[in-house]
This record gives sequence, structure tokens and C-alpha cells, in this order.
Amino acid sequence: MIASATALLDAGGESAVTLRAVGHASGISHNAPYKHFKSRDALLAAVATTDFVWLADTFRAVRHGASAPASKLTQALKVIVHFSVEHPARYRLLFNDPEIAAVGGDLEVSARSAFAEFLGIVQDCQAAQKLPAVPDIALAGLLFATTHGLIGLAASGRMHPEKGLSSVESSLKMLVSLLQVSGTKLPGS
Amino acid sequence: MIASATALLDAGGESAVTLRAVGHASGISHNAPYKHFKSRDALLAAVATTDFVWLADTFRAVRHGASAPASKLTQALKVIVHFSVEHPARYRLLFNDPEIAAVGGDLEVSARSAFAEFLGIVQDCQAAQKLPAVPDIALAGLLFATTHGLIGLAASGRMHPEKGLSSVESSLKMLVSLLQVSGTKLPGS
DNA sequence: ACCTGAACACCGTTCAAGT
DNA sequence: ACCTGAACACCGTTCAAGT
Repeated sequence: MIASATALLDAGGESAVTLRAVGHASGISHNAPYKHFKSRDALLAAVATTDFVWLADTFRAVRHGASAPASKLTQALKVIVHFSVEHPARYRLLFNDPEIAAVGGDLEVSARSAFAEFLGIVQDCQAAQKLPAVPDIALAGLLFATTHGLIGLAASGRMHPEKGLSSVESSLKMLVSLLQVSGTKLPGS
Repeated sequence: MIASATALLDAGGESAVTLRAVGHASGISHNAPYKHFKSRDALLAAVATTDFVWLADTFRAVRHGASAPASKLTQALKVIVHFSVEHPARYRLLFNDPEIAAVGGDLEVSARSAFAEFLGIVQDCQAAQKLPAVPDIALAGLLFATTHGLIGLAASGRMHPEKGLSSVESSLKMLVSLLQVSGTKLPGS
């Protein structure tokens, strides 16, 4: 049922995920989902939870890989960007949907877990002097937020008129390189 | 009618903006809007256009104010943050709604106009050596995207667990200060 | 416990008809 | 030209009833 909803999201966006379509794709009636989920939003939240768990696992794999810290950060950011490109509706569910986020519960736990793994990668970069020694959580939030913002603006066509998606990665590269410069001269020193 | 839709957005979010409610609030029938707008999305796009025009005007006023360039940048970012706090549904319409963005036309023109004013403020900061001398459009996009991303993550409750909205402004302050440090040592030099 | 089918109260949108 | 009222094809959700 979660799988059906996920497939419908990828195929037709959030509006395509009607309980009738989910029921039909799962071979059950259109209101059988109510026996397993409190509402349509709860079903969508379950999809989002699954994706957050996947994100956390992927970040963990990147972090424990063999690359240099700065390269791991780039890889993690690419994971986010690629996910947003390949599964835009699911990405929006994760980071752009207040109604879904309000569900809380497992969803919030899995979201924090994914962020914690990302934070670990940022901390490793700081330890390796590849990022400035500002508070780690704020820095990780800033990097994540910038990636998220670039993705959102690109998706809305509200970014650099002439460029397309590639500008997301090049903008991120610019940010990381600017921050590395900052790392060599700590603010306040 | 645009005013009715705007009020409904502020009061109850996007889902409250039904054509029946708009018609009732405007003293007309529930499908009279179709004589003025091609669809519900077109009406929402008209609301977004109005807000983009307001944003462009506000940015322009900031830019031509008496403050120092760096202060103008801070003011412009605050305008965005405050708008997102006071009118979350309208903010989402501007920057988080692919369906609305796809309408194009006047909406896109007004969006580009707002970005152009913001770009001007960034350029002034670069001229005053308050921001690094990287390509101006990319830098403006980066600053805007970061602000947008921080707002979105804060709205989704997906940011620093312990902090709230104030962390958006403090994170932005951190970014600008880090970029100012970078400005003193250009990358590649 | 889990599922079904009908029903309810909504939607956006269309259309024939009025002025 | 602009508006109305009824109608159509959907929704999410509820509920009595089945197994």
C-alpha cells in the first residue's frame, strides 16, 4: 500500500495519490486504507518516513566510505539533489509539506535521524579543516537549507533564467568553496 | 476577487481558497471567477503576481534607502523572512508551488523583476567589498536560495530541534559573515 | 480483525440559459 | 459581456453491514 502510493507519487504527483487509486493498485477497496492509516495524510507520511530512512542509510554509507571528508559532503549533497530530480513529488513530501510534517511521530524520528547522519559528515569536514569552525548544527542546517533552497527555486523555475538544473550543483560548489576559504580565516579572529 | 483570495489564503491556507468561497466573499456566484480567470490556478497565480510586485517594490525601496550596502542586504533578507512568517500560504504560492509557477506569463515577469531588485542589492554589496567577487547572479541566487531553504526547513519543523524561527535570521547572519570573510580573500587568489 | 458498498459533504469545471 | 443555477465527475471520510 505504501509501495502503491510511492509509485503513484512518482508517476503522477501528489494529486494522483487518491485513496481510490491506492486501493485499486493494491487490489483492495477505496477505503480499506482507513483500517491501516488514520487518513490520507498519514499514508503519505508513511511514504515520507520510508524515504527518510533511505536517506539516513545513504548518508551513513557515504560517511563511512573511503573518500576524503570534503568529497563525502559533496556526495551527500548530490544524493539530495538527485533524489529531488528523480522523485520530485516525494522530495516535496519530505521537505516542503507542512501538513505532512505536522503528522510527527515516526516521520519526525526518521527525519532527525537523516539529519544526524548529514551532521556527522559536516563535523568530519570541520575536523579536517575543510569547513569553518562555527557551531556544527547551524552549519549543517545552513548547508542543507541552501541545497534545499536551490532545489526549490530550480523546480519553480525561479532561478537564473539562462541556466537549468546544473546550476544547483555549481552553486553548491561555489558555496562550499567560499566556506573553505572562510575556514582558513575564522570569523572573529 | 484577488483580494478575497488573498484574505482566504491568509486566513485558512491554500485549501481554504475554493472558488465557492471566493465567489461568496466577492458577492458573486461560485463560478463567476471563470469569466475572469481560466482556472483556480490562474486566480492563485494572479495573487502571487501581486505579491511579487509588492516584493519588487519593497526591494527597490530598500536599495535606494540611506543604509550601508551590507545593511540593505540584511534588510532585504528580513523582508523575505517576515513575509514568510506573516503570510505563509502566500509565501508558499510564490516559491514552493510548481503548479502555480507553471502558469508563467505576468507571474514570471513579476518574479524576475523582484529578483532583479534583489540582485541589485547584492551587486552593491560586491562593489563595496562586502561580498566576494564571484558571479553576481550566482551569488544572489545562493543568498536567496539559502534564505528560502532556511524558511522552508523552519516551516516544516525540520531544522535545529531546539531553536525556532530566530534561527533563520541567525543562520543568515552567519552565512553573510562567512561570505564577508571570503570577500577579503578571493577564491583562486 | 479486516474488508466492502453505499452514502455524505465537499471540490473544480462545464454548460445551457438568462440580462 | 457578464452572471446564474444545475449538473458532472471527481474527492476524503464515515458508517452500517458483511466474513
